[in-house]
Amino acid sequence: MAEIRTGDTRERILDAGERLFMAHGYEGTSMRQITSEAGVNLAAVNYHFGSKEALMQEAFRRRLDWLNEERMRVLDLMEAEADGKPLKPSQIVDGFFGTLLRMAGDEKRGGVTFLRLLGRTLTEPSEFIRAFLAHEYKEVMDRYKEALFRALPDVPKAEIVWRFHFMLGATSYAIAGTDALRLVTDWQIEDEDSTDRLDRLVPRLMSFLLGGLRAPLPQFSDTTAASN
Amino acid sequence: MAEIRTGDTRERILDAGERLFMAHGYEGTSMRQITSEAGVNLAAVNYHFGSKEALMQEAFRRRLDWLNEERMRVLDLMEAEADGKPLKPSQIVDGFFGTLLRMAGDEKRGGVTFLRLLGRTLTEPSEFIRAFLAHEYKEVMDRYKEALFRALPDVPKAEIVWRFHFMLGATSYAIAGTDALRLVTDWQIEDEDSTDRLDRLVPRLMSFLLGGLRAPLPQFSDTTAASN
DNA sequence: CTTTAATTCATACGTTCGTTTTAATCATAG
DNA sequence: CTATGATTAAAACGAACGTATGAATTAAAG
Repeated sequence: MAEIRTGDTRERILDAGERLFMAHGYEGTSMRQITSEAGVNLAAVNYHFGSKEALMQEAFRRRLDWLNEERMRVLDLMEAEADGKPLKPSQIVDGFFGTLLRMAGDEKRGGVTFLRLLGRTLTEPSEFIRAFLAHEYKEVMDRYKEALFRALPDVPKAEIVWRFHFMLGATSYAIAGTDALRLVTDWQIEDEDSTDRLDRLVPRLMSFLLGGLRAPLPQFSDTTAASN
Repeated sequence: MAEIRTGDTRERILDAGERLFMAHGYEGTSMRQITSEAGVNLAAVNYHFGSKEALMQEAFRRRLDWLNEERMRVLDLMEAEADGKPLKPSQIVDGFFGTLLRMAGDEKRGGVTFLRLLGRTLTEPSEFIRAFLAHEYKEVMDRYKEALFRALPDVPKAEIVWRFHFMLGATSYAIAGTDALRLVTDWQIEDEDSTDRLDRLVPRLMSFLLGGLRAPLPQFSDTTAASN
């Protein structure tokens, strides 16, 4: 005893929760759905995690910890190679968003299921989720933000922050909507099967993000200019 | 009798529902919260709308009907002036996304509250919401999609559809996140008060969207090319 | 006025929610 | 073996949910 007994009940619950939260949202998923799908007793969630909220947080933590460490690792590597010189915007965008998207192909890291969950949850109204994600994301966000400031010294910082914002939104949608938004818009991408789709999504999204990031600066109608 | 008695109870419920659905999501908002905030009896929602789902749909319809009619009107006008020639991409983007964003300044049309609700709901997991929005959006989507095809004849249609997709995501986030994503990312836009923020958001987002829309086409690693 | 339909109200229904409790089962150490 | 702690299981808890009912109230018509 006293050893960390990593029974598979925990993992089964996390897997079921991840998939159901992705499909129906946090409020729309009940503990009975989760435990039923996981094939475990109802009380198991509270025993292993303490509460439904704690389960949601743990479901994110086991994926985000790896993702953000990987993002840090990639950034460290690129900056070491750059030897003090600013990175290229394309490198930074790929380090942040490319690393995320490549998770989708790694079933061991949650695959597309987690990515869709993340995409949807970034607009999730629940207070505790937003607060949790803010804490989890703060460190890596600041690092990449700084890298972008150095890479684009002529672009006002406020503008860069906004465009990072926009890039997050486009990426979130691209992920969450791989089959959700198609329902909303009733679009159909012809000539592509589902295996192709993800491989092609990455370069498509990267082109779009970089185009937006490097777009000409906006002209405001009034006279006040944004500071740098 | 027999006249359409447009009492203010209906409107009070719609206003309260719009705000609460925006703040806490559909599943996270109860009928008791809504009726309490509206200052009406609990049974009033089922009397006036029939069900909670029907209330949600009506809350969207009263805003989306105007928005999509306005989008159609603007597109008709531009195409009439173009006299058969293709529109400029910037015109099309402004007609679709600019019209949406300008709603935020019109309190009579729901203002920022509705825009945030819409932004969040586009990723809402609930099936009936997505199905409803798909129906409401289909017509205007197809029109703008066609306009973009004509404006960008050299860009593969599949690419345009994806980029429309990305633009929707960026816009949705920009709206929903005007104070929600700031919590997630812990970013602070200095040097701007809240009245400025919205006025400047429009040109900022437009620059980004157009930069992404007109970005160089992605290079796929395999040989198969997307059709036109 | 009276009549009639529309609306509001208080209240209750049956269900489902997240959580807790208590007992049963399992695994391991001595 | 017995003893001990970890895990699973069945059952119940009170609270909150969306909805339905029937009476009270309001407003307009004749």
